[in-house]
Amino acid sequence: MSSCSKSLSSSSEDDSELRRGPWTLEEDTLLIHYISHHGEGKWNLAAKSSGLRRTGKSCRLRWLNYLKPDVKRGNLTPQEQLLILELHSKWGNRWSKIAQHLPGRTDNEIKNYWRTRVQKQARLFKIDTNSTAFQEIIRFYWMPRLLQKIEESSSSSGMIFQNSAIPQPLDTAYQHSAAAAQVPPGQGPLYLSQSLNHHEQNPDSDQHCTSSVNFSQIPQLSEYPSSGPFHAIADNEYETFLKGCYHADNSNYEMETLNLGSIRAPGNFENLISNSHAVERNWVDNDFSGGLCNMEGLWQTRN
DNA sequence: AACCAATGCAACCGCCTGAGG
DNA sequence: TCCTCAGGCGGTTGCATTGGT
Repeated sequence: MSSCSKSLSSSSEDDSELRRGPWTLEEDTLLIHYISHHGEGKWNLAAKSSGLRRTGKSCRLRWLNYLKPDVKRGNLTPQEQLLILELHSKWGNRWSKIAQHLPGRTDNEIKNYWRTRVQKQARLFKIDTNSTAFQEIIRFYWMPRLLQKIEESSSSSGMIFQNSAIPQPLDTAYQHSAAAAQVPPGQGPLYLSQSLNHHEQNPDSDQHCTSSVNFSQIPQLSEYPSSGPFHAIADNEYETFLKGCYHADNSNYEMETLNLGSIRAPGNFENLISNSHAVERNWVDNDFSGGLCNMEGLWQTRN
């Protein structure tokens, strides 16, 4: 028995003191046993009646994030990552709402994924995750790469988008997936564009998406290599893409310009590249299992 | 082998909301 | 209408693990 659980059971005089910190096996067992007999809810009552010296909140959190039978463990699949990126673009940090669309995943897990993986990329570029620039990078480079991953895995397994994480009715992320999977040669951007336009016109979207990207300038999905998210993008393509982004409709970026001087102007693109190089130089291929789509690969093609 | 930094994740904190008295 | 409290949520922290030197 751990020292924690020992102290839990031996100090009857400290019953009024609440325990904190990591849960012990004994505590987990108590909580599971209680919920199996009384069901979820009434967490304060559960905390007292079960003999746990924990707050009701703590019990609830432990159950929902760890003990609940349908909690999924392990790395997020590309499908799940794609869904998170998509839903976050719609709803922002509404983790619990996003989690509702990923069966078995908790809001805490999704929140951790966003903070540790996605925000890391933003830090690399010294841009805000809420900025339009970063959203565009996710939408037009990260997500297509995830789509390709999904496509590759589905074609190798003979299964197409049957992951349980894909909700019904079709979400926009799923439409992206479907569009990518069925895209005829040379039609990638068109299909993607149609899908995205549908999203932008979706009245259910809490957050209006104003994309100023010139879709005709986006590299086609079929041109993405299997060796990494951004290796295939030719030296001038991302710059061209950015020009499309930032010149097509400058009004959308006026606010951003204040904070993102280095990335605003295509002419300063090298600054961004050198900044990112200073932070990290190692490109780790196929890092999607860990959730990380390292954009450094894009810059490495240039050197 | 030892040390240090980075990372990932479980757990806590504080605020907000809604129900019930 | 006001007050209290439980539950829910997003943000933050702390620590164990991992990787690099």
